[in-house]
Amino acid sequence: MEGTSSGVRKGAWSQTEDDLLRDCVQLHGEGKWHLVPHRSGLNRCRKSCRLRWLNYLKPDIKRGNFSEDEVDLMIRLHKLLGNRWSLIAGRLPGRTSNDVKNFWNTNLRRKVLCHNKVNNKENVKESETTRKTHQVIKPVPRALPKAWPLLQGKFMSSSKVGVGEAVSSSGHENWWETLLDEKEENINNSTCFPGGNFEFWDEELNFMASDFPTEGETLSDFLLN
DNA sequence: AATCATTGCAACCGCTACGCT
DNA sequence: GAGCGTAGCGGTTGCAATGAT
Repeated sequence: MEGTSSGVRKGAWSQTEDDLLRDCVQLHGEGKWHLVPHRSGLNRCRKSCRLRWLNYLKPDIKRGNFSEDEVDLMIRLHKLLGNRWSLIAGRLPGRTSNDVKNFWNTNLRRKVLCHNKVNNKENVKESETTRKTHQVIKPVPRALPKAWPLLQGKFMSSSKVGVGEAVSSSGHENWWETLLDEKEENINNSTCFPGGNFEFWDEELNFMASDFPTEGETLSDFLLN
């Protein structure tokens, strides 16, 4: 995996490289990634440096299994935001977008696909009888306006503001509390994956399959649901 | 014990968004 | 408004670890 074609080192990071990058960021702060390779003396591209810091070296990164409430929140946020991994990760303290993406792709996507297949089979008979009277509306990720506060990190957790607590006065205060209310019983049981309660996922995924907004509903309708 | 298949995760690549001139 | 450079994101790949045969 390693390579130095074009003079830039690739592949897995060594302990020495990690130390150099950590020292550099601690000295100069995050940002100005194009200067980091020069400042640190690393023979890496700026992208590689940034990614290594964000996904691995950053001090507040939480490693290990996702707890049940983290998975719960992830599923709901994914339903709401689609594959906006950075936004989802921003609401899971200590988790990186790469972590969230990997977890979704390895653990949840397969289950979602599986459930969709099962649901499709179960729905075949029903659809044959209801096709004439029901319009089929496919679940699609919401395309949200960039100006929407949720996409601008205004609901981010911080030391002064509680997790998910709204900073703006847009009327979506404490949006995430209601996001979790529906399955509160699952939150109280916060065993860790893997080896945890997988029935919880099944419930969540069934919930997902049935809870996409229908045509004509607004986003606020969906949130209130 | 050896081989093959699967899984999980770190890292890379290509693209878009954004800010500056 | 156009052009350029940088930052950031999501999709994809590569590979080590693990499990199955």
